[in-house]
Amino acid sequence: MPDKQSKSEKILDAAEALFAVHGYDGVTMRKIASMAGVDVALANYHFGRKLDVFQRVFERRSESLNQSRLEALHACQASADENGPSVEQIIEAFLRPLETAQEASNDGWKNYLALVAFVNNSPIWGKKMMSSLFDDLVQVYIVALRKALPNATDEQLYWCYHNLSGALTLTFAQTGRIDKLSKGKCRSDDFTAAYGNMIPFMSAGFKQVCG
Amino acid sequence: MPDKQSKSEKILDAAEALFAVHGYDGVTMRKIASMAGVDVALANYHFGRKLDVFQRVFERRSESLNQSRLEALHACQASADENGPSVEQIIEAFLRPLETAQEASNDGWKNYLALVAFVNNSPIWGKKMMSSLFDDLVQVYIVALRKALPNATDEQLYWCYHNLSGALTLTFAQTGRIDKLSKGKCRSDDFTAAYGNMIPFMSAGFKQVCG
DNA sequence: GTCTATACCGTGATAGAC
DNA sequence: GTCTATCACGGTATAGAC
Repeated sequence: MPDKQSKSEKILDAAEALFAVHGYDGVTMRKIASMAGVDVALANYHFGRKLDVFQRVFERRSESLNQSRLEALHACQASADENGPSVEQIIEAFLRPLETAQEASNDGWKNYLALVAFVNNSPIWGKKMMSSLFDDLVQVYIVALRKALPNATDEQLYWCYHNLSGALTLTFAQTGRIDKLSKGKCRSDDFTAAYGNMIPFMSAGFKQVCG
Repeated sequence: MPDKQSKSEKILDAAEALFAVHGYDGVTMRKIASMAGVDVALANYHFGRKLDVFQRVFERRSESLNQSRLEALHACQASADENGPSVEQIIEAFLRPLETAQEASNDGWKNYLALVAFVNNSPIWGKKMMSSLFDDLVQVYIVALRKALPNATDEQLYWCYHNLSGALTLTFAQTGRIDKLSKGKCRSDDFTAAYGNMIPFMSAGFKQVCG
């Protein structure tokens, strides 16, 4: 085969790119197949219905992502004293693997995270799909944050996480709005700036509300 | 006519509710018409194409919303000393009119703001539609924040606003995810808690990054 | 097992008749 | 204002090639 990629991987990559931009209903099996350079029926053969393709794409990168975020947390916990890592260190561990993923030269991770933005903000998909793949990881981080913020109530921690999640997924979405609003001073694809501001911003927010 | 509402208002209300949940592509003119209890062609007759219906719905409430947010800013500026209002006061003026709208007994505003969440996070619609209706208002608030945070660079102000915007629109989306994540301790529709935490959280974030 | 071609049948947007 | 026809598109099943 001339390409390294198998056809079924091409189908998932195409689906990922299209779902990221157009959401579930804005994509057709025919467009996915066309972008992947394969016949319409092949996606169906490999992955079943359109809904199965969607879920398969959403799940494909989640394990490796959760893995690296868990490792980042363990690393900062290992180097901390008996009080555990600071809020900043925890937030940084939570966010840096995402910055790294978005900065990869390949567009796959960028597309995937834009899809996460779509799912997270969807009244249809948000609750079910985000929870099933990411809640376990988030709970581990909440435990770490509770230790760093001993006066916090659970309610405060979850609402603070909600704020972080919204800001983060808007960053994933890469809409270009900040480019326009700032008249070019900021760019949606400037991840260094996005995360460089997000980490101190979110840390201060958690400490203010939960302090 | 038995109902107070005109048919064309019913069409816009139905479209608003459906677009809020399903996004642009997840909604059909037939479903809008069916929910409004009118014939398919009537929506077309009143508002033109589906795209026009979408834009019409998005614009319908924007002016009154911008108006009340502008008034809230002017009110807190009027009661401030010559240094102008604090960051907290500005953020509060920006957010409280939204809380009030979401708390209205009628679902119209809730649906509208969920639609804003969809648009804000969409790579397709976000840049163009959010900018055309809301950037003028945001710039007025940025000016006020710049005065309250004289050491801030423009880049910092815009990235902080980006964080606020993401958290806010996730709150609009009403996905129910926080209900599940918190095992019922927090609820997506508990606006008092959402804004009560958001205002100090965001104020601290702005001050940390721009201080 | 992998893949293509094609067919089926429902649904959708929209224009034009009334 | 309303009803209906048109015509394109979409999900998916099937037949069979390689």
